[in-house]
Parts: sequence; C-alpha cells; structure tokens
Amino acid sequence: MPETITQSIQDYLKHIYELNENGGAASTNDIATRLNIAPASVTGMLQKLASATPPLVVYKKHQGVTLTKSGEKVALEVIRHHRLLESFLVNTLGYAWDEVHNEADKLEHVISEDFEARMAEALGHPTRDPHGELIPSADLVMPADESCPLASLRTDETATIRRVSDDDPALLRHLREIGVVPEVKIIVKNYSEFDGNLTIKVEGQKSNVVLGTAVTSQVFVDK
Amino acid sequence: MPETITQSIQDYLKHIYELNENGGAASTNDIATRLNIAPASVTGMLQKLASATPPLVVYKKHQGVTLTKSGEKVALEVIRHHRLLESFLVNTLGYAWDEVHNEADKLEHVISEDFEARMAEALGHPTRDPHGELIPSADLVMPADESCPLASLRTDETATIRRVSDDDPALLRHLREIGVVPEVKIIVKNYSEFDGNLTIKVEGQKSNVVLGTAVTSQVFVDK
DNA sequence: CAAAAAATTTAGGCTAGGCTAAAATATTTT
DNA sequence: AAAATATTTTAGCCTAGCCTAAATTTTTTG
Ligand SMILES: [Mn+2]
Ligand SMILES: [Mn+2]
Ligand SMILES: [Mn+2]
Ligand SMILES: [Mn+2]
Repeated sequence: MPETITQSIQDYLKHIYELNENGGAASTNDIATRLNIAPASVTGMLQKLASATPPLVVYKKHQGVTLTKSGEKVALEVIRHHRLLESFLVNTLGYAWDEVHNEADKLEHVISEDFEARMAEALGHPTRDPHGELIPSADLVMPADESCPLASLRTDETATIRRVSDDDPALLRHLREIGVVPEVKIIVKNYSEFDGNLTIKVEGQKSNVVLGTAVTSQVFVDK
Repeated sequence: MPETITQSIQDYLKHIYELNENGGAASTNDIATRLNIAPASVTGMLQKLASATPPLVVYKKHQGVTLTKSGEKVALEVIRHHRLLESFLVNTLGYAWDEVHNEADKLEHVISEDFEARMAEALGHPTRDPHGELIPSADLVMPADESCPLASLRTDETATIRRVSDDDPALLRHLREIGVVPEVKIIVKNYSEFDGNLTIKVEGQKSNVVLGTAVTSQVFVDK
C-alpha cells in the first residue's frame, strides 16, 4: 500500500471502481470529471497508485486504469461505508433519500470499522441502500447485480425497479414524486424511437408518465 | 477568516479554547503537546491564525495565544459537534462512554449543520455529553460551569459529581467501575496531606475508595 | 490516410501543514 | 546578576495534491 491510504486515494479508488463496473478501464478524463479535478492531476495520482506496493491500480499510459485486488478492497470498504451511512441517516435521523449522498460522501472516509459494524447491526445487515444500490458484505464481496437500465426496455415489457442513481438530488425528488422507487413494478406503455422517451405505468400511481433518457438511463430494473 | 477553515485549523482552535479555559493564554508548547506536533510547527500556524482576516487568535511572540470572538465561534462549533456526537454514539449505537472520544474527534470536522441539528433534536437538545461536559448551545454559547476538581475537596465535604475528563479510556472504565459518574453524590471520608489521596464514599457503592490525584484532578464536582 | 480534434501526459509551480536544527528569548537557579 | 535551562522562533526542507500551459499520443473524420 502507499504508506497511508488518504481520503483522496479512497475517492480515486471508489470512482475507478464505479467506472470499471460500466465499461472496462477507467479513463483519465472520466476520473477527472467525476472528481472535479484537472486531468493532469489525475495522471499524476494514477502513476502513484500504480507504483505503490502493492499496486492499487493497473495503469498503462493512454489506456486508463483498472483496480488490482488490493485497490478493489479499498474501494469496496469505502462503498460499504457510504451505503451503510446512507441507510443509517435515513433510518435513524430521518433524512430524505435525496439528502444523504453528500453527507455520506464525507463521513465514509472517517468512520471506524466499529462504527461500520454497529450501523450494520442496528440496520439488520441490509443488502441495499435507500436508492437500492447493493451494499458490499462485511468481508467485502459485492453481490451480483442483474439489473439493466430502464432505458433498455420496450413497449409492453414489465419490470421491477431495483435501484436509481443517487447523485442528483433533484432527480431523486422527482422520482419519489412519481413513485419510481425500488421494488415497485412498472409496465412500458410506449417507446418513442425518435427521442427514446418511455411512457410507463407505475404500480400504485393513477396516471402514466413519460420519461426521457436523461431519467431512464439513471433507473435500473429487473425484468 | 482564512480562505477556508481546515480540519487542522479547527483542531488548533478547539485545543486553544480548552487551554484558555484553564490558565490564560495557551502556550506554544502546550498546544504542541496536545496536538502531537512539533512546537516549531505550532508557531507557524499561530502566526497564520493571527494574521487571518478576521484574526482567529491574538498572538504576541513568546506569550502564547488567546482566541478572538471569531476564533471562539469556530472552537465552540467544533466542541458542540464533538459533544453531541459523543451523546449520539452512546444513545443510538450503544457505544460505551470510554469508546466515543476518538470517534467523535474525527467526525466533528465532517458533519453538516443539518446533521448537528438532527442529532440535537433526536437527543432532546441535551446540555451535557456522556462525561458530563457542557454542550454549547445551537447559537454557540457555552453554559457556565461552576464545578471544581474533586482534588480540591477535604474531609467531610460532600459534593455531586458533574463531569469527568474523557480522553483516557482506561480511566473512564475505572471510574464507571467504582460508580464515579455524573450526578452521583459523594462524601469525602479522609484527605491525606502527604500524597493528596482522598478516601471517598460514593452513593450507591458498598465500600469506600481511595483515589490519588491522578484521578481526583480529572473529576469535577459541585459542592 | 492525412488532417483535425480529443485525450493524455509532461513540465513547472503553488499551498497547506508538517519536520529538524539552530538561533533567540524567557525563566529559573545558583 | 550571571549562568544554566527551558521555551519559542526562525530558517530551510519536505510531501501530498492540486493547478496551468505546452507537448505528445490517440482517435475521429473528411
Ligand atoms: Mn451515494
Ligand atoms: Mn446510494
Ligand atoms: Mn471527547
Ligand atoms: Mn466528552
């Protein structure tokens, strides 16, 4: 490991993990965008992470990075903290689901393993956070995720909402408003070829809603 | 203010506040000891804090520092966070009173004002933390503290324990063991001139205990 | 497939907040 | 009131993590 795993390093690894989940290697630019940092700064850090002992990422110039086993452990630890914290804030302090992300983003680096264990216990060892995102187990294994973007559904398909992206509070409030929350069933009434809009019926809601891809790409469902 | 009030600055101001509470100005050395930092480094920071706009401390070479109004506000904010957190950890996550200090020392810099307000609400706006230490109000006023060290009592005096120093977990466990906790009444059975030992009877405890000054200087009582 | 555009890296610099060693000032002892 | 000791400050250095500007790939496009 680098002598010490700083807060900054934890953030790099967490975001690299999430980028790796989508496409393959995480690009310098994508990391920079996520962290709100200049690309040149990212390059410097990637070189450092790659030459740490043990290395935390695998880095080849101009080809982005993937996490090593060591790097992944660190990332999963941070993600577990983050998601348990979000659950804890909602359950114990009455936060709304659109208010927890920023708070958890700061706390995730600071709580002890004892704090983590006590939260997990108090919450009954949950496997998903308030947004439906999977929580890595105490021994840092990420459960398999079968879900696909709502945007990939077509007319007449039915599905169950599993999780929603949690980094835009305004989107979260809107989704709550229209009943698009985890474990709710939906059916696609119409797909528009031109703009990708989906008209869907949400279980328990009176009227249909039309959602653009900006929304449907952030909602994940199981068919 | 310095452009930003870093975690480091918060720690300096918090410890300067506590040192000011005892004697007058806080000395470079005392601050260095508390923060576990070289005295030379402290000098540098004091100069910075003194020349910030507005200044956070009043500093005269070789004479230590006191807080300005601005500096005190920052210190009280951090102390309020710390003490509310300690209470919250005990009440909500079942921490023992000797386990909360280190956790709170990290979290105090990271929680939002919203988090602070939610904790205060959930706890019923407490005025003392688990060690009996006073919690500054939401508008950052520190309640008056009348208590004096247990060490200052003499034979036949009675008193009520109000607070105990919280930075030594082993001492806290020992105090809990012998029933020396806030709001408990005691009576001094004997004072030894030579070593300063006090023999005291603790309300609700069968036998008397003899306490040295290492202990009695860390326990504060109201007569 | 060459030229333009985009992405990435290098080079050089900056601030925060530490450190040690040596110099200066205060305080205590004799 | 010196001398010795303790405290504090200065000077010079270092690392972590950022930055911008310029150089270098890599990718896209006409
Ligand atoms: Mn989140
Ligand atoms: Mn989440
Ligand atoms: Mn404490
Ligand atoms: Mn306390």
